[in-house]
Amino acid sequence: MSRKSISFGGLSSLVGFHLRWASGEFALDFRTSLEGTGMRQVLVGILAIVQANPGINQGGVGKALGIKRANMVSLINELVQRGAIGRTETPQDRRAFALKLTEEGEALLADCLARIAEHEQRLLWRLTALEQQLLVDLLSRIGPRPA
Amino acid sequence: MSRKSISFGGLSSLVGFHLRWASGEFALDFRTSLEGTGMRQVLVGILAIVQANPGINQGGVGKALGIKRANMVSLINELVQRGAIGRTETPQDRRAFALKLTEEGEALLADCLARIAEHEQRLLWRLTALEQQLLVDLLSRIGPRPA
DNA sequence: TATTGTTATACTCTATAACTATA
DNA sequence: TATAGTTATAGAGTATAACAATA
Repeated sequence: MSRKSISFGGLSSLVGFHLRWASGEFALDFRTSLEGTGMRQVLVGILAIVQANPGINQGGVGKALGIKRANMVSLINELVQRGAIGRTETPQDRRAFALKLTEEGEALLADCLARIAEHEQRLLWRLTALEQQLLVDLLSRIGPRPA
Repeated sequence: MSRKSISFGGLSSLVGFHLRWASGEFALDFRTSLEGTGMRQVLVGILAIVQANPGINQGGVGKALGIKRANMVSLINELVQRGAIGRTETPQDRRAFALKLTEEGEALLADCLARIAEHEQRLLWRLTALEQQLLVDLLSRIGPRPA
């Protein structure tokens, strides 16, 4: 029982503060919505990128999602060992592997995306479909001025 | 030199994906904008909460920012040792400490907030003031249905 | 009994540097 | 010489459990 609610001071006018908070809420609910699948935000991201770009290599996936090469290794291994991603050597560049989803990976991604759709609407129920679209538009326009 | 740009597949329609990405952009630029001050997002958050609620205790700050009691200890210690926060015993509850900003802490927070204002406009230059306000409004309406 | 601050600890994420094999 | 994948490692951030002092 708190006697008076606390104030957020200068934080409440900062876009970054609200962004950080909303992102945290999403991450939290995302976790519980994928509970039991053994999947995490990054792993779903990787599956989606590989599905949309079959034959892509690790570096390409990491570049798209902002993950360092070194950190991609265990993530891809995790998905390969799980049978969600297939890794085949390519004759053009024998350093790299061509990645693609297995049937199991396709099914897994579909299951995740269905859960995620529910999860998103659970958090966005106060926004109309138009407002949700507007939010995506505003968010996608965030970023520093190109040099 | 990539021959064709990659696709984000099912991710591009997910609010959570754009949220995560935008939040990451903010976190990154935040860091560089506070470079040299030795401050981080959490520490600025704590200073702002203490300033707006003088006399608050560690638990209260943590509750406001979603930080566990155990993790507050070293954070508060860091700010006290730095001379930004004063910790005084209170007669009402001898378990807790009343926190408030020192003069040095006020100056530090002011400096950080000035840098943060620049940082925000650097990332939000594509949005009008009205759109920035709209974004905050949309973000603050995110969250699960109350039970 | 419940709460405040605390210690210890573990797990995830992220970042860097250095190695190998190919290009 | 540059790039793809890899290893090892270190630093944040975050989570739990348990304890002392106080309420």
